[in-house]
Amino acid sequence: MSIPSLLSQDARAGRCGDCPIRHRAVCSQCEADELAILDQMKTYRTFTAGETIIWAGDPVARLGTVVKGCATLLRTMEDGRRQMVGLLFPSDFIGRPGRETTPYDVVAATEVTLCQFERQSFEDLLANTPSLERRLLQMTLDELDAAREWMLLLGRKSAREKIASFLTILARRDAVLRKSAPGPDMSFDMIISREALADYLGLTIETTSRQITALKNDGVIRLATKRIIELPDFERLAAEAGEDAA
Amino acid sequence: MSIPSLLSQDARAGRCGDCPIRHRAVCSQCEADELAILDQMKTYRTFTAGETIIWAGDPVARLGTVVKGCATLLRTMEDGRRQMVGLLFPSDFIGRPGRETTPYDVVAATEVTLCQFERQSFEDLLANTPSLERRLLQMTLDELDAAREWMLLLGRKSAREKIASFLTILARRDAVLRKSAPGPDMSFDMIISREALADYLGLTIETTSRQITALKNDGVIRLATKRIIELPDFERLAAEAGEDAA
DNA sequence: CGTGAGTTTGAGTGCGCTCAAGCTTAGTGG
DNA sequence: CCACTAAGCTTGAGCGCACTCAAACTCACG
Repeated sequence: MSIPSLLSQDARAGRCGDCPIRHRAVCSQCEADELAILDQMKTYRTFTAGETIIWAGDPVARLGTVVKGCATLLRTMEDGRRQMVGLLFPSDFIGRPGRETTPYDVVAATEVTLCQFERQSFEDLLANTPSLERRLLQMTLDELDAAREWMLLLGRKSAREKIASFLTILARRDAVLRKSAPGPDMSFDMIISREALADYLGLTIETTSRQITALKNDGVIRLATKRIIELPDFERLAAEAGEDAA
Repeated sequence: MSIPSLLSQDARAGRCGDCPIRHRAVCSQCEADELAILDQMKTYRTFTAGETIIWAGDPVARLGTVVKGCATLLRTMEDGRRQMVGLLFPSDFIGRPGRETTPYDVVAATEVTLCQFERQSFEDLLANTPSLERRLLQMTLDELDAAREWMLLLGRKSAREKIASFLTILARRDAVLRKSAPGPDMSFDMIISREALADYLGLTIETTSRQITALKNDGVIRLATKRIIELPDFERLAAEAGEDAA
Protein backbone atom coordinates (compact mmCIF):
# COMPACT_ATOMS: atom_id res chain seq x y z
CA MET A 1 0.00 0.00 0.00
CA SER A 2 2.32 2.70 1.23
CA ILE A 3 5.16 2.07 -1.23
CA PRO A 4 7.41 5.09 -0.85
CA SER A 5 8.27 5.33 -4.54
CA LEU A 6 4.61 5.51 -5.43
CA LEU A 7 3.81 8.16 -2.89
CA SER A 8 6.86 10.31 -3.28
CA GLN A 9 5.66 12.12 -6.38
CA ASP A 10 2.57 13.26 -4.53
CA ALA A 11 4.12 13.77 -1.16
CA ARG A 12 5.70 17.05 -2.18
CA ALA A 13 3.07 19.06 -0.36
CA GLY A 14 3.69 22.60 0.75
CA ARG A 15 3.71 23.79 4.32
CA CYS A 16 0.30 23.74 6.01
CA GLY A 17 0.58 27.49 6.47
CA ASP A 18 0.51 27.93 2.69
CA CYS A 19 -2.40 25.54 2.17
CA PRO A 20 -5.19 27.04 0.02
CA ILE A 21 -7.88 25.48 2.21
CA ARG A 22 -6.14 26.20 5.51
CA HIS A 23 -8.99 28.37 6.80
CA ARG A 24 -11.82 25.99 5.95
CA ALA A 25 -10.57 22.44 6.54
CA VAL A 26 -10.63 20.34 9.68
CA CYS A 27 -7.35 21.95 10.75
CA SER A 28 -8.66 25.51 10.44
CA GLN A 29 -8.83 26.11 14.20
CA CYS A 30 -5.47 24.56 15.01
CA GLU A 31 -2.71 26.53 16.71
CA ALA A 32 0.81 26.66 15.28
CA ASP A 33 2.07 23.76 17.41
CA GLU A 34 -0.85 21.54 16.45
CA LEU A 35 -0.38 22.43 12.83
CA ALA A 36 3.27 21.47 13.05
CA ILE A 37 2.25 17.95 14.13
CA LEU A 38 -0.21 17.65 11.25
CA ASP A 39 2.48 18.92 8.91
CA GLN A 40 4.65 15.98 9.94
CA MET A 41 1.83 13.44 9.61
CA LYS A 42 0.37 14.43 6.29
CA THR A 43 0.88 12.81 2.91
CA TYR A 44 -0.49 14.08 -0.38
CA ARG A 45 -1.93 11.68 -2.88
CA THR A 46 -3.64 12.19 -6.21
CA PHE A 47 -6.37 9.98 -7.68
CA THR A 48 -7.45 10.00 -11.32
CA ALA A 49 -11.05 10.72 -12.33
CA GLY A 50 -13.18 7.62 -11.86
CA GLU A 51 -10.75 5.97 -9.46
CA THR A 52 -12.17 4.50 -6.26
CA ILE A 53 -10.49 6.00 -3.21
CA ILE A 54 -12.15 3.75 -0.61
CA TRP A 55 -14.21 0.62 -1.28
CA ALA A 56 -17.37 0.12 0.77
CA GLY A 57 -16.74 -2.39 3.53
CA ASP A 58 -12.95 -2.37 3.20
CA PRO A 59 -10.84 -1.40 6.21
CA VAL A 60 -10.00 2.29 6.05
CA ALA A 61 -6.29 2.96 6.38
CA ARG A 62 -6.24 6.73 5.95
CA LEU A 63 -8.42 9.71 6.64
CA GLY A 64 -7.97 13.03 4.97
CA THR A 65 -9.10 16.25 3.40
CA VAL A 66 -9.94 17.00 -0.22
CA VAL A 67 -7.41 19.61 -1.36
CA LYS A 68 -8.31 19.69 -5.05
CA GLY A 69 -11.06 18.19 -7.19
CA CYS A 70 -14.38 16.57 -6.39
CA ALA A 71 -15.10 13.23 -4.69
CA THR A 72 -18.40 11.40 -4.33
CA LEU A 73 -19.81 8.98 -1.77
CA LEU A 74 -21.82 6.22 -3.46
CA ARG A 75 -24.13 3.54 -2.08
CA THR A 76 -24.78 0.65 -4.44
CA MET A 77 -27.48 -2.02 -4.19
CA GLU A 78 -26.97 -5.63 -5.24
CA ASP A 79 -28.84 -5.17 -8.49
CA GLY A 80 -26.73 -2.17 -9.44
CA ARG A 81 -28.99 0.69 -8.41
CA ARG A 82 -26.81 3.52 -7.16
CA GLN A 83 -27.39 6.59 -5.02
CA MET A 84 -24.86 9.29 -4.35
CA VAL A 85 -24.95 10.11 -0.63
CA GLY A 86 -22.19 12.70 -0.44
CA LEU A 87 -20.48 15.21 -2.73
CA LEU A 88 -17.14 16.47 -1.45
CA PHE A 89 -15.28 19.58 -2.52
CA PRO A 90 -11.93 21.07 -1.44
CA SER A 91 -11.71 21.40 2.37
CA ASP A 92 -14.25 18.60 2.95
CA PHE A 93 -13.16 15.72 5.16
CA ILE A 94 -13.11 12.05 4.14
CA GLY A 95 -13.44 9.38 6.78
CA ARG A 96 -15.22 8.80 10.05
CA PRO A 97 -12.98 8.69 13.14
CA GLY A 98 -13.70 5.61 15.21
CA ARG A 99 -15.04 3.56 12.31
CA GLU A 100 -13.06 0.72 10.75
CA THR A 101 -14.97 0.73 7.46
CA THR A 102 -17.33 2.92 5.44
CA PRO A 103 -20.74 1.71 4.18
CA TYR A 104 -20.26 3.49 0.82
CA ASP A 105 -17.64 3.79 -1.90
CA VAL A 106 -15.61 6.98 -2.08
CA VAL A 107 -14.97 7.74 -5.75
CA ALA A 108 -13.03 10.51 -7.45
CA ALA A 109 -15.44 12.38 -9.76
CA THR A 110 -12.62 14.49 -11.18
CA GLU A 111 -8.91 14.22 -10.54
CA VAL A 112 -8.66 14.50 -6.77
CA THR A 113 -5.76 15.47 -4.50
CA LEU A 114 -6.05 14.41 -0.88
CA CYS A 115 -4.14 15.48 2.20
CA GLN A 116 -4.11 12.19 4.08
CA PHE A 117 -3.31 11.00 7.59
CA GLU A 118 -2.78 7.47 8.81
CA ARG A 119 -6.01 6.67 10.60
CA GLN A 120 -4.73 5.57 13.99
CA SER A 121 -2.32 8.49 14.29
CA PHE A 122 -5.03 10.97 13.41
CA GLU A 123 -7.47 9.49 15.88
CA ASP A 124 -4.84 9.63 18.63
CA LEU A 125 -4.21 13.26 17.82
CA LEU A 126 -7.93 13.99 17.67
CA ALA A 127 -8.42 12.61 21.19
CA ASN A 128 -5.92 15.15 22.54
CA THR A 129 -6.68 18.13 20.34
CA PRO A 130 -9.98 19.86 21.20
CA SER A 131 -9.59 22.37 18.37
CA LEU A 132 -9.59 19.51 15.85
CA GLU A 133 -12.49 17.75 17.48
CA ARG A 134 -14.55 20.92 17.70
CA ARG A 135 -14.01 21.73 14.04
CA LEU A 136 -14.81 18.17 13.00
CA LEU A 137 -18.07 18.32 14.96
CA GLN A 138 -19.04 21.55 13.23
CA MET A 139 -18.19 20.12 9.81
CA THR A 140 -20.18 16.96 10.57
CA LEU A 141 -23.18 19.04 11.64
CA ASP A 142 -22.90 20.97 8.37
CA GLU A 143 -22.86 17.72 6.41
CA LEU A 144 -25.89 16.51 8.34
CA ASP A 145 -27.78 19.69 7.45
CA ALA A 146 -26.84 19.24 3.80
CA ALA A 147 -27.91 15.58 3.90
CA ARG A 148 -31.30 16.60 5.28
CA GLU A 149 -31.82 19.23 2.60
CA TRP A 150 -30.89 16.54 0.10
CA MET A 151 -33.49 14.20 1.61
CA LEU A 152 -36.20 16.77 0.92
CA LEU A 153 -34.97 16.91 -2.67
CA LEU A 154 -34.96 13.13 -3.08
CA GLY A 155 -38.28 12.53 -1.38
CA ARG A 156 -40.46 15.37 -2.57
CA LYS A 157 -39.11 17.30 -5.55
CA SER A 158 -39.93 16.77 -9.22
CA ALA A 159 -37.19 15.98 -11.74
CA ARG A 160 -37.18 19.59 -12.94
CA GLU A 161 -36.94 20.92 -9.39
CA LYS A 162 -34.15 18.47 -8.62
CA ILE A 163 -32.03 19.71 -11.52
CA ALA A 164 -32.73 23.34 -10.66
CA SER A 165 -31.88 22.69 -6.99
CA PHE A 166 -28.54 21.14 -7.89
CA LEU A 167 -27.63 24.03 -10.19
CA THR A 168 -28.64 26.46 -7.44
CA ILE A 169 -26.26 24.76 -5.02
CA LEU A 170 -23.42 24.90 -7.56
CA ALA A 171 -24.13 28.54 -8.37
CA ARG A 172 -24.11 29.51 -4.68
CA ARG A 173 -20.90 27.56 -4.10
CA ASP A 174 -19.26 29.18 -7.08
CA ALA A 175 -20.32 32.64 -5.94
CA VAL A 176 -18.83 32.04 -2.50
CA LEU A 177 -15.53 30.96 -4.05
CA ARG A 178 -15.48 34.16 -6.10
CA LYS A 179 -16.45 36.06 -2.96
CA SER A 180 -19.56 37.54 -4.52
CA ALA A 181 -23.28 36.95 -4.27
CA PRO A 182 -25.08 34.86 -6.91
CA GLY A 183 -26.08 37.49 -9.45
CA PRO A 184 -27.31 37.83 -13.02
CA ASP A 185 -25.24 36.52 -15.93
CA MET A 186 -22.98 34.30 -13.90
CA SER A 187 -21.62 31.06 -15.32
CA PHE A 188 -20.05 28.00 -13.77
CA ASP A 189 -18.79 24.49 -14.45
CA MET A 190 -21.16 21.76 -13.42
CA ILE A 191 -18.17 19.54 -12.68
CA ILE A 192 -19.79 16.11 -12.77
CA SER A 193 -21.09 13.90 -15.60
CA ARG A 194 -24.77 13.34 -16.39
CA GLU A 195 -24.40 9.90 -14.87
CA ALA A 196 -23.05 11.26 -11.56
CA LEU A 197 -25.76 13.92 -11.65
CA ALA A 198 -28.44 11.25 -12.06
CA ASP A 199 -26.95 9.31 -9.15
CA TYR A 200 -27.00 12.48 -7.07
CA LEU A 201 -30.61 13.30 -7.82
CA GLY A 202 -32.13 9.83 -7.73
CA LEU A 203 -33.03 9.99 -11.44
CA THR A 204 -32.02 8.21 -14.64
CA ILE A 205 -29.51 9.70 -17.09
CA GLU A 206 -32.27 10.17 -19.66
CA THR A 207 -34.58 12.11 -17.37
CA THR A 208 -31.65 14.22 -16.21
CA SER A 209 -30.73 15.07 -19.79
CA ARG A 210 -34.32 15.83 -20.78
CA GLN A 211 -34.84 18.21 -17.87
CA ILE A 212 -31.62 20.09 -18.58
CA THR A 213 -32.78 20.50 -22.17
CA ALA A 214 -36.19 21.69 -20.95
CA LEU A 215 -34.62 24.30 -18.64
CA LYS A 216 -32.49 25.45 -21.57
CA ASN A 217 -35.48 25.68 -23.92
CA ASP A 218 -37.38 27.66 -21.30
CA GLY A 219 -34.51 30.14 -21.05
CA VAL A 220 -33.75 29.40 -17.41
CA ILE A 221 -30.20 28.34 -18.28
CA ARG A 222 -27.89 28.41 -21.30
CA LEU A 223 -25.30 25.77 -22.15
CA ALA A 224 -21.92 27.19 -23.18
CA THR A 225 -20.70 23.60 -23.42
CA LYS A 226 -22.36 20.44 -22.12
CA ARG A 227 -20.78 21.14 -18.75
CA ILE A 228 -20.60 24.95 -18.52
CA ILE A 229 -23.84 26.56 -17.42
CA GLU A 230 -24.71 30.21 -18.03
CA LEU A 231 -27.27 31.72 -15.75
CA PRO A 232 -29.12 34.83 -16.98
CA ASP A 233 -31.24 35.07 -13.83
CA PHE A 234 -30.28 33.32 -10.61
CA GLU A 235 -33.57 34.12 -8.89
CA ARG A 236 -35.50 32.48 -11.72
CA LEU A 237 -33.47 29.30 -11.22
CA ALA A 238 -33.97 29.40 -7.44
CA ALA A 239 -37.72 29.72 -8.02
CA GLU A 240 -37.63 26.67 -10.29
CA ALA A 241 -35.89 24.79 -7.49
CA GLY A 242 -38.99 25.17 -5.33
CA GLU A 243 -37.10 26.98 -2.61
CA ASP A 244 -38.72 28.77 0.25
CA ALA A 245 -38.76 32.45 -0.62
CA ALA A 246 -36.92 33.05 2.65
CA MET B 1 -41.63 30.58 28.25
CA SER B 2 -39.85 29.38 31.36
CA ILE B 3 -42.70 30.03 33.79
CA PRO B 4 -41.75 28.09 36.90
CA SER B 5 -45.25 26.92 37.64
CA LEU B 6 -45.55 25.41 34.19
CA LEU B 7 -42.24 23.62 34.39
CA SER B 8 -42.41 22.44 37.93
CA GLN B 9 -44.62 19.46 37.22
CA ASP B 10 -42.12 18.15 34.72
CA ALA B 11 -38.98 19.24 36.45
CA ARG B 12 -39.18 16.41 38.98
CA ALA B 13 -36.54 14.39 37.19
CA GLY B 14 -34.56 11.73 38.96
CA ARG B 15 -30.82 11.79 39.49
CA CYS B 16 -28.80 11.36 36.30
CA GLY B 17 -27.32 8.19 37.77
CA ASP B 18 -30.77 6.58 37.69
CA CYS B 19 -31.55 7.76 34.16
CA PRO B 20 -32.75 4.91 31.90
CA ILE B 21 -30.74 6.24 28.95
CA ARG B 22 -27.68 7.15 30.98
CA HIS B 23 -25.41 4.80 29.01
CA ARG B 24 -26.54 5.83 25.52
CA ALA B 25 -27.19 9.57 25.62
CA VAL B 26 -24.81 12.46 25.01
CA CYS B 27 -23.79 12.28 28.68
CA SER B 28 -22.85 8.60 28.54
CA GLN B 29 -19.11 9.21 28.73
CA CYS B 30 -19.25 11.84 31.44
CA GLU B 31 -17.43 11.39 34.75
CA ALA B 32 -19.24 11.83 38.05
CA ASP B 33 -18.23 15.49 38.44
CA GLU B 34 -19.38 16.35 34.91
CA LEU B 35 -22.63 14.53 35.51
CA ALA B 36 -23.19 16.52 38.67
CA ILE B 37 -23.05 19.74 36.64
CA LEU B 38 -25.54 18.40 34.08
CA ASP B 39 -27.75 17.27 36.94
CA GLN B 40 -27.92 20.89 38.11
CA MET B 41 -28.58 22.25 34.63
CA LYS B 42 -31.24 19.88 33.42
CA THR B 43 -34.99 20.42 33.24
CA TYR B 44 -37.56 17.84 32.23
CA ARG B 45 -40.41 18.80 29.98
CA THR B 46 -43.18 16.77 28.38
CA PHE B 47 -44.85 17.51 25.04
CA THR B 48 -48.13 16.02 23.87
CA ALA B 49 -48.38 14.01 20.65
CA GLY B 50 -48.53 16.35 17.67
CA GLU B 51 -47.08 19.30 19.55
CA THR B 52 -44.29 21.25 17.85
CA ILE B 53 -41.19 21.35 20.05
CA ILE B 54 -39.18 23.72 17.87
CA TRP B 55 -40.43 25.73 14.88
CA ALA B 56 -38.19 25.93 11.82
CA GLY B 57 -36.38 29.25 11.75
CA ASP B 58 -37.20 30.23 15.32
CA PRO B 59 -34.36 30.91 17.75
CA VAL B 60 -33.56 27.77 19.71
CA ALA B 61 -33.56 28.35 23.45
CA ARG B 62 -32.89 24.84 24.68
CA LEU B 63 -31.08 21.71 23.58
CA GLY B 64 -31.75 18.31 25.02
CA THR B 65 -32.16 14.59 24.91
CA VAL B 66 -35.26 12.52 24.19
CA VAL B 67 -35.93 10.54 27.36
CA LYS B 68 -39.26 9.01 26.39
CA GLY B 69 -41.35 8.91 23.21
CA CYS B 70 -40.61 9.66 19.61
CA ALA B 71 -39.88 13.00 17.92
CA THR B 72 -39.60 13.82 14.21
CA LEU B 73 -37.69 16.41 12.21
CA LEU B 74 -39.80 17.81 9.36
CA ARG B 75 -38.95 19.99 6.38
CA THR B 76 -41.93 21.65 4.73
CA MET B 77 -42.08 23.35 1.32
CA GLU B 78 -44.19 26.43 0.61
CA ASP B 79 -46.87 24.43 -1.16
CA GLY B 80 -47.20 22.03 1.76
CA ARG B 81 -45.07 19.12 0.58
CA ARG B 82 -43.39 17.61 3.62
CA GLN B 83 -40.40 15.35 4.12
CA MET B 84 -39.33 13.87 7.41
CA VAL B 85 -35.56 14.28 7.75
CA GLY B 86 -35.01 12.79 11.19
CA LEU B 87 -36.69 10.31 13.51
CA LEU B 88 -35.58 10.54 17.15
CA PHE B 89 -35.93 7.91 19.86
CA PRO B 90 -34.94 7.89 23.54
CA SER B 91 -31.27 8.88 24.00
CA ASP B 92 -31.19 10.85 20.72
CA PHE B 93 -30.08 14.47 20.95
CA ILE B 94 -32.12 17.46 19.80
CA GLY B 95 -30.35 20.62 18.73
CA ARG B 96 -27.16 21.67 17.00
CA PRO B 97 -24.60 23.40 19.20
CA GLY B 98 -23.41 26.62 17.63
CA ARG B 99 -26.58 27.20 15.59
CA GLU B 100 -29.15 29.81 16.50
CA THR B 101 -31.99 28.20 14.56
CA THR B 102 -32.95 24.90 12.94
CA PRO B 103 -34.04 24.61 9.28
CA TYR B 104 -36.75 22.06 10.15
CA ASP B 105 -39.61 21.69 12.62
CA VAL B 106 -39.13 19.34 15.55
CA VAL B 107 -42.47 17.68 16.24
CA ALA B 108 -43.54 15.18 18.90
CA ALA B 109 -44.87 12.07 17.12
CA THR B 110 -45.98 10.52 20.41
CA GLU B 111 -45.97 12.06 23.86
CA VAL B 112 -42.35 13.06 24.35
CA THR B 113 -40.32 13.75 27.48
CA LEU B 114 -37.16 15.78 27.03
CA CYS B 115 -34.19 16.33 29.31
CA GLN B 116 -33.38 19.91 28.38
CA PHE B 117 -30.51 22.34 28.90
CA GLU B 118 -30.44 26.06 28.33
CA ARG B 119 -28.53 26.43 25.07
CA GLN B 120 -25.83 28.87 26.08
CA SER B 121 -25.04 27.02 29.31
CA PHE B 122 -24.77 23.72 27.48
CA GLU B 123 -22.52 25.14 24.81
CA ASP B 124 -20.25 26.65 27.45
CA LEU B 125 -20.04 23.30 29.18
CA LEU B 126 -19.44 21.53 25.89
CA ALA B 127 -16.44 23.74 25.12
CA ASN B 128 -14.77 22.61 28.34
CA THR B 129 -15.89 18.98 28.48
CA PRO B 130 -14.12 16.73 25.95
CA SER B 131 -16.15 13.68 26.99
CA LEU B 132 -19.35 15.47 25.99
CA GLU B 133 -17.92 16.74 22.73
CA ARG B 134 -16.50 13.35 21.79
CA ARG B 135 -19.81 11.62 22.42
CA LEU B 136 -21.71 14.27 20.49
CA LEU B 137 -19.37 13.81 17.52
CA GLN B 138 -19.94 10.06 17.57
CA MET B 139 -23.71 10.52 17.76
CA THR B 140 -23.64 13.04 14.91
CA LEU B 141 -21.61 10.64 12.76
CA ASP B 142 -24.18 7.92 13.50
CA GLU B 143 -26.97 10.25 12.42
CA LEU B 144 -25.09 11.09 9.25
CA ASP B 145 -24.74 7.38 8.44
CA ALA B 146 -28.45 6.89 9.06
CA ALA B 147 -29.28 9.90 6.88
CA ARG B 148 -27.20 8.46 4.03
CA GLU B 149 -28.89 5.08 4.27
CA TRP B 150 -32.17 6.98 4.20
CA MET B 151 -31.06 8.83 1.05
CA LEU B 152 -30.59 5.50 -0.73
CA LEU B 153 -34.12 4.59 0.33
CA LEU B 154 -35.61 7.88 -0.88
CA GLY B 155 -33.70 7.99 -4.15
CA ARG B 156 -33.71 4.43 -5.37
CA LYS B 157 -36.14 2.13 -3.59
CA SER B 158 -39.67 1.18 -4.70
CA ALA B 159 -42.65 1.90 -2.47
CA ARG B 160 -42.76 -1.74 -1.36
CA GLU B 161 -39.03 -1.73 -0.54
CA LYS B 162 -39.42 1.54 1.34
CA ILE B 163 -42.11 0.09 3.64
CA ALA B 164 -40.13 -3.12 4.15
CA SER B 165 -36.98 -1.10 4.92
CA PHE B 166 -38.75 0.96 7.55
CA LEU B 167 -40.22 -2.13 9.22
CA THR B 168 -36.76 -3.74 9.17
CA ILE B 169 -35.30 -0.75 10.98
CA LEU B 170 -38.06 -0.86 13.61
CA ALA B 171 -37.68 -4.62 14.05
CA ARG B 172 -33.91 -4.30 14.55
CA ARG B 173 -34.40 -1.45 16.99
CA ASP B 174 -37.00 -3.38 18.93
CA ALA B 175 -34.75 -6.45 19.08
CA VAL B 176 -31.86 -4.38 20.44
CA LEU B 177 -34.11 -2.92 23.15
CA ARG B 178 -35.14 -6.45 24.13
CA LYS B 179 -31.48 -7.46 23.97
CA SER B 180 -32.09 -10.19 21.44
CA ALA B 181 -31.50 -10.66 17.71
CA PRO B 182 -34.36 -10.11 15.24
CA GLY B 183 -35.88 -13.59 15.02
CA PRO B 184 -38.99 -15.38 13.80
CA ASP B 185 -42.40 -14.53 15.24
CA MET B 186 -41.44 -11.22 16.73
CA SER B 187 -43.89 -8.36 16.95
CA PHE B 188 -43.53 -4.65 17.52
CA ASP B 189 -45.37 -1.34 17.56
CA MET B 190 -44.84 0.79 14.49
CA ILE B 191 -45.19 3.88 16.67
CA ILE B 192 -46.03 6.47 14.03
CA SER B 193 -49.16 7.19 11.98
CA ARG B 194 -49.58 6.39 8.29
CA GLU B 195 -49.19 10.09 7.61
CA ALA B 196 -45.85 10.29 9.44
CA LEU B 197 -44.76 7.09 7.72
CA ALA B 198 -45.57 8.59 4.32
CA ASP B 199 -43.58 11.72 5.24
CA TYR B 200 -40.69 9.50 6.30
CA LEU B 201 -40.64 7.46 3.09
CA GLY B 202 -41.37 10.19 0.55
CA LEU B 203 -44.71 8.62 -0.41
CA THR B 204 -48.39 9.51 -0.14
CA ILE B 205 -50.62 8.10 2.59
CA GLU B 206 -52.53 6.07 0.01
CA THR B 207 -49.49 4.37 -1.47
CA THR B 208 -48.20 3.67 2.04
CA SER B 209 -51.47 2.05 3.01
CA ARG B 210 -51.67 0.00 -0.20
CA GLN B 211 -48.16 -1.38 0.20
CA ILE B 212 -48.74 -2.37 3.82
CA THR B 213 -51.86 -4.20 2.69
CA ALA B 214 -49.89 -5.89 -0.09
CA LEU B 215 -47.17 -7.06 2.32
CA LYS B 216 -49.91 -8.41 4.58
CA ASN B 217 -51.65 -10.24 1.72
CA ASP B 218 -48.33 -11.76 0.66
CA GLY B 219 -47.77 -13.08 4.17
CA VAL B 220 -44.64 -11.02 4.81
CA ILE B 221 -46.26 -9.30 7.80
CA ARG B 222 -49.43 -9.67 9.89
CA LEU B 223 -51.37 -6.83 11.47
CA ALA B 224 -52.41 -7.45 15.07
CA THR B 225 -53.84 -3.94 15.08
CA LYS B 226 -53.28 -1.17 12.56
CA ARG B 227 -50.12 -0.25 14.45
CA ILE B 228 -48.85 -3.57 15.83
CA ILE B 229 -46.87 -5.61 13.29
CA GLU B 230 -46.28 -9.36 13.63
CA LEU B 231 -43.32 -10.75 11.76
CA PRO B 232 -43.32 -14.48 10.93
CA ASP B 233 -39.95 -14.29 9.15
CA PHE B 234 -37.56 -11.40 9.64
CA GLU B 235 -35.23 -12.53 6.85
CA ARG B 236 -38.11 -12.50 4.41
CA LEU B 237 -38.84 -8.89 5.31
CA ALA B 238 -35.17 -7.92 5.04
CA ALA B 239 -35.09 -9.47 1.56
CA GLU B 240 -38.14 -7.42 0.59
CA ALA B 241 -36.28 -4.32 1.75
CA GLY B 242 -33.68 -4.91 -0.97
CA GLU B 243 -30.86 -5.09 1.54
CA ASP B 244 -27.39 -6.25 0.68
CA ALA B 245 -27.14 -9.87 1.80
CA ALA B 246 -24.06 -8.86 3.74
C1' DC C 1 -11.57 9.89 -40.79
C1' DG C 2 -12.87 6.07 -37.60
C1' DT C 3 -13.86 4.87 -32.86
C1' DG C 4 -16.13 4.97 -28.52
C1' DA C 5 -17.70 7.28 -24.49
C1' DG C 6 -20.89 10.56 -23.19
C1' DT C 7 -25.13 12.70 -24.22
C1' DT C 8 -29.56 13.57 -26.43
C1' DT C 9 -33.94 12.32 -28.37
C1' DG C 10 -37.95 9.19 -29.27
C1' DA C 11 -41.74 5.83 -28.25
C1' DG C 12 -44.16 3.28 -25.11
C1' DT C 13 -45.05 1.53 -20.37
C1' DG C 14 -45.96 1.29 -15.50
C1' DC C 15 -45.49 2.92 -10.74
C1' DG C 16 -47.00 6.03 -7.63
C1' DC C 17 -49.97 10.18 -7.57
C1' DT C 18 -54.61 12.51 -7.45
C1' DC C 19 -59.27 12.67 -6.50
C1' DA C 20 -63.01 10.40 -4.39
C1' DA C 21 -65.65 7.34 -1.61
C1' DG C 22 -66.11 4.04 2.03
C1' DC C 23 -64.59 1.85 6.25
C1' DT C 24 -62.83 1.53 11.23
C1' DT C 25 -62.19 3.11 15.64
C1' DA C 26 -62.18 5.96 19.62
C1' DG C 27 -64.30 9.65 21.89
C1' DT C 28 -68.64 12.45 23.11
C1' DG C 29 -73.05 13.56 24.60
C1' DG C 30 -78.07 12.43 24.65
C1' DC D 1 -75.85 2.18 26.32
C1' DC D 2 -76.04 3.60 21.88
C1' DA D 3 -76.28 7.15 18.08
C1' DC D 4 -73.22 10.69 16.40
C1' DT D 5 -68.89 12.60 15.06
C1' DA D 6 -64.36 13.10 13.45
C1' DA D 7 -59.87 11.44 12.61
C1' DG D 8 -57.31 7.86 10.73
C1' DC D 9 -57.04 4.31 7.50
C1' DT D 10 -58.32 1.59 3.31
C1' DT D 11 -59.88 0.89 -1.29
C1' DG D 12 -61.04 2.21 -6.15
C1' DA D 13 -60.50 4.50 -10.77
C1' DG D 14 -57.86 7.06 -13.79
C1' DC D 15 -53.89 9.81 -15.00
C1' DG D 16 -49.21 11.61 -15.61
C1' DC D 17 -44.33 11.69 -14.60
C1' DA D 18 -40.32 9.34 -14.74
C1' DC D 19 -38.66 4.85 -16.25
C1' DT D 20 -37.22 1.41 -19.91
C1' DC D 21 -35.57 0.21 -24.21
C1' DA D 22 -33.71 1.84 -28.41
C1' DA D 23 -31.51 4.73 -31.73
C1' DA D 24 -29.13 8.83 -33.13
C1' DC D 25 -26.03 12.51 -32.27
C1' DT D 26 -21.63 14.97 -30.49
C1' DC D 27 -17.08 15.36 -29.76
C1' DA D 28 -12.48 14.24 -28.12
C1' DC D 29 -8.87 11.28 -29.45
C1' DG D 30 -6.11 8.15 -32.10
